[in-house]
Amino acid sequence: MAEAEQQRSPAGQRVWETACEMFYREGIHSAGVAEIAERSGVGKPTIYRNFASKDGLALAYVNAKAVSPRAWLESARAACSDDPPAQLRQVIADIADQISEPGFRGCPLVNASVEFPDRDHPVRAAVEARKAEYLDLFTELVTPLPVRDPESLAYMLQMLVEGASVTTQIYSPEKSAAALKDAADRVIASYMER
Amino acid sequence: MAEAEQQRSPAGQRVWETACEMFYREGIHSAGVAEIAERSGVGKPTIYRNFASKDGLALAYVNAKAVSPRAWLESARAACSDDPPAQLRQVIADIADQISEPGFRGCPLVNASVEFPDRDHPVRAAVEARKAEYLDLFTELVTPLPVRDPESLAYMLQMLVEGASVTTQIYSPEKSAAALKDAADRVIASYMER
DNA sequence: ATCGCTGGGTACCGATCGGTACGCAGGGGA
DNA sequence: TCCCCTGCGTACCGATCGGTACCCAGCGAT
Repeated sequence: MAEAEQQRSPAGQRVWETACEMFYREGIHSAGVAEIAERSGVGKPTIYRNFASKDGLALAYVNAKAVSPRAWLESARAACSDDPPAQLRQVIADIADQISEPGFRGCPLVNASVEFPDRDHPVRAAVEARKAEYLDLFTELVTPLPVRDPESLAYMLQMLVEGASVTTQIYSPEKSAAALKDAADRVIASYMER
Repeated sequence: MAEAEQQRSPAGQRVWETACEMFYREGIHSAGVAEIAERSGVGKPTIYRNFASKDGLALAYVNAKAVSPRAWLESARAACSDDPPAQLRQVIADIADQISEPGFRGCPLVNASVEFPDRDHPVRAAVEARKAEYLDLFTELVTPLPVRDPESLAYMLQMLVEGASVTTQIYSPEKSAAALKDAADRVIASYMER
C-alpha cells in the first residue's frame, strides 16, 4: 500500500489525499472534481496544475494503491525467515486483517477495473499491470514450497484473496477473513500432500 | 439468470434488452439514457413510461440478472439425482463454463455494488438480497454432504466463485475456470475427510 | 517603491447528464 | 365523419460534469 510519492505543492498534496479517500469511498466516477477541490480547500485549477486530468488523477490513485510486492515479501521473510509456509500464511493473515478493517470497500484496483470496462483505457491497463505484480508476489511465496505446480497454487490463492475481498462487502467481513485463512490452509495442505 | 418478466410495451421490451446489455458491457453509470433510447430506436420518454427512473431501470436489471437459485438447484438435482457431491460439482462446473464465455465481464451484481457504494441505495440493497439467495443455494447444496460445518464450506465456495469471477476479468478466463474447479474439489475433499 | 514571477482562486465555458412538457399520428366507437 | 384516447417522438429543461481563461496576492531582487 506504499504510495509512489512525487513532488507536489502543499495544496496539491491535500488534493491527492482527498482524492484518494473519495475515490475509494465513493468510486472514481462518482467523485466530482469540484467536490474534491472543495473538500481539499482549494480551487479546481489547483487540481489541474498538479494532475493532467481527472483520468490522470485516477491513474495516480490506482498506481499508488497497488500493493508493493517487494516490500511485502521482504517483511514476510523478515517475520518468518527460513519458513516458507509460515511466510505464506503470514501474508494471507495480513490480508485477512486488512479486509476486516472498518471502511474496507474492496480492492481499489478491482473496483477501478469495474468502473473502467474499456481494456484500452490507461487506468484499466494500470490495474492489470499492478495486479500482475500481485500474482507474482504469490508465485514467489509459493515457489519455495515442495509442491508440484506452484503457479496453479499461486493463482488459486490470488483467487481466494479476491473472493474474500468481494464477499467482505456483500456478506460479512468476519466470515470472509476467517474463510480466507481456512480455505488457504486447506488448499495449501492439499497441494503439499500431492 | 431467469429474468423476472413483467408486462411491457414492445418498445419498452426493446429498451429493456438494450439497457441490460449496455449496463453489463459499459457499466450502469456509463450507460446514458439517451444512448439507451437511441440504440433501442425509441425516444427517451418511452423509457420513462416503462420505468420510473434510471435507478428503477437499474434496479430491474439487478433483480433480473440475479441467479434463480431454486431453478438451478432443481436442474442440478435432476442431472445428478441422489448424488449430492456430484450436484455440487455440477453447479461449480456450470459456473466455470459461464465465466469462460467470451464477453464475460464479472458478476453483474458485484459490478453494480461497486458502482453503488451507498448501502442505503435500493440497487445496493437489491444486490445484497439477491446475493444472500446465492449463498443459500450453496448452503442447500452442501447440507446433504457429510461434513461438520456445512455453512463454512458453503461460504468458502461462494468466495471461490466470486474470486474466479473477478480474476477472470483481470487475468485469464481459462486459468480462472480451471482453478475454480480445482480449488473447489480440494476444499470439498478437505471438508469431507475431517 | 517597483518590477516580474510564482501559485493561488473566481467565474465561466461547452458538453452531457437525467428527466419532462407538449404535440402529433393512428385506431376503435358512435 | 367526428371524437377521444392511447402511445409515441421532438425539443427542451435545469443541474452538473470536466476543464479553462483570467485575475490577483505575495514574494525576492533591483
